[in-house]
Amino acid sequence: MAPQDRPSPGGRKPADVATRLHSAAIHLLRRLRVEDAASGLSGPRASALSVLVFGGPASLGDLARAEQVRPPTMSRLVAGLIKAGLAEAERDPDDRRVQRIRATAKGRGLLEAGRARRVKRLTRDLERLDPAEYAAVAAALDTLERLARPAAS
Amino acid sequence: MAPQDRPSPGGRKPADVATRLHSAAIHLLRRLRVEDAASGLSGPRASALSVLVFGGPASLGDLARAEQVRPPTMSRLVAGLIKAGLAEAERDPDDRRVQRIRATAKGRGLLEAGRARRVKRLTRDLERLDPAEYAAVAAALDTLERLARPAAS
DNA sequence: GAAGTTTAGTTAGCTTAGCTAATCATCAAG
DNA sequence: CTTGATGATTAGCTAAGCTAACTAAACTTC
Repeated sequence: MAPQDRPSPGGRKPADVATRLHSAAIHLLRRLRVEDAASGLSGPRASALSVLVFGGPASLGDLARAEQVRPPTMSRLVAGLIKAGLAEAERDPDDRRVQRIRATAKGRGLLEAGRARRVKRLTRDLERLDPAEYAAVAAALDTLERLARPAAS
Repeated sequence: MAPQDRPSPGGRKPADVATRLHSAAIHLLRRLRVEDAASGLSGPRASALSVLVFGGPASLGDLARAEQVRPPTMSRLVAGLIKAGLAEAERDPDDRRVQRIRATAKGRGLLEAGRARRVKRLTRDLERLDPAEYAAVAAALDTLERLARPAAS
C-alpha cells in the first residue's frame, strides 16, 4: 500500500478527509441498512420510490437517470411498484410518449415508515454523543449537503 | 414536495440532524457511484473485495455477515472473485470446514484504483470549499467515523 | 403533408445477485 | 462411534442489472 493511502488518522489534507469521509458514509449506511428488512421493500424499489416521494412525480426516463439505471431496468422496477399499489402512472397529455409516474398514499406511507426506522436508529446514536461532538456534526451538515448535491462540482 | 419533507433548514434537534445526515450520505454516495463503471467490478463484488483488502483475510461466513448477505450468495460472489483472479482461498488447517479467503495483489490493485477514482472526485469537491466549510467537515470526521462503526450503539 | 429522424418506453433474452431448502463435510460431545 | 452442530456448497427460484431490437409518438425537412 502506498504511503498516501494510509488515511493518516489526524489527516487534514483534502485527500485524507475525502478518504475518511467516503469510508464513513459507506459504513454508516451499511449499518443503517439492517433496518431495511422490515419494510418488505427491496433496495432498488425503495430507492426509486423515494425519488417519487421526495422529488414528486417524474417520467420513467427521469427516474432511470436519477437512479443511474437503464430505462428497461426502471421500466420493470416501476411495473413492480405499480403492481404492488405503491405507485401509479398516466400518460402525459401533452406528449403521449411519456408517463407521469407518482407515488400513491400507500407507497408514501411505506417509504416513510422505512426511512423513519433508519432515522430513528441514527437519532438514538446522535443523542448518545457528547455535546461537542454533536455540535461538530451539526455544524458540518450544511456543507455535507452541498457536497452531496449533484451539481457539487 | 410536501412541507414536512423539508427538514427544517437550521434544525438542530437530533431527529433533524439524523434526517439530514442520512439523506446527505445517500446522495453523496450516489453521486460518487458514477465513477464505479470504470472499474469493471460490480457493486457487490467490489464491496466484498473491499472487506478483504481493508479487513484482511476472512472466512466465507465472516464475509457474508459483513456484507449482510446469506452464505450461498457470498459463496457465489467469492467464486466469481476467485475466477477473476482477484481473490484466493485455502482451507484452514485447524478446521478444514472453513476457508481463508484473501485478496490477491491484482484484486487489491483493482479495488484501490476504483476507490481512488471516487476519492479523487470527492477530493476535488473538498478543495473547492471555502476554509470555514472545509474546517467544519474535517472537525466532524472523528465523530462521523464513530457513528459509522458497527458498535456505535 | 409524407418521409426520415429523434425520443420515450417496452419486449426479449441474457447475466448477476439475492433468497430458501437441502445436502455434504467436518468437528465436538457423549 | 454415533449424534448433533457448524461451515460451506448445490439446486432452484425471483429480482435486478444489462444490450439489442422494437413500437409509438413527436419533431424536421423538403
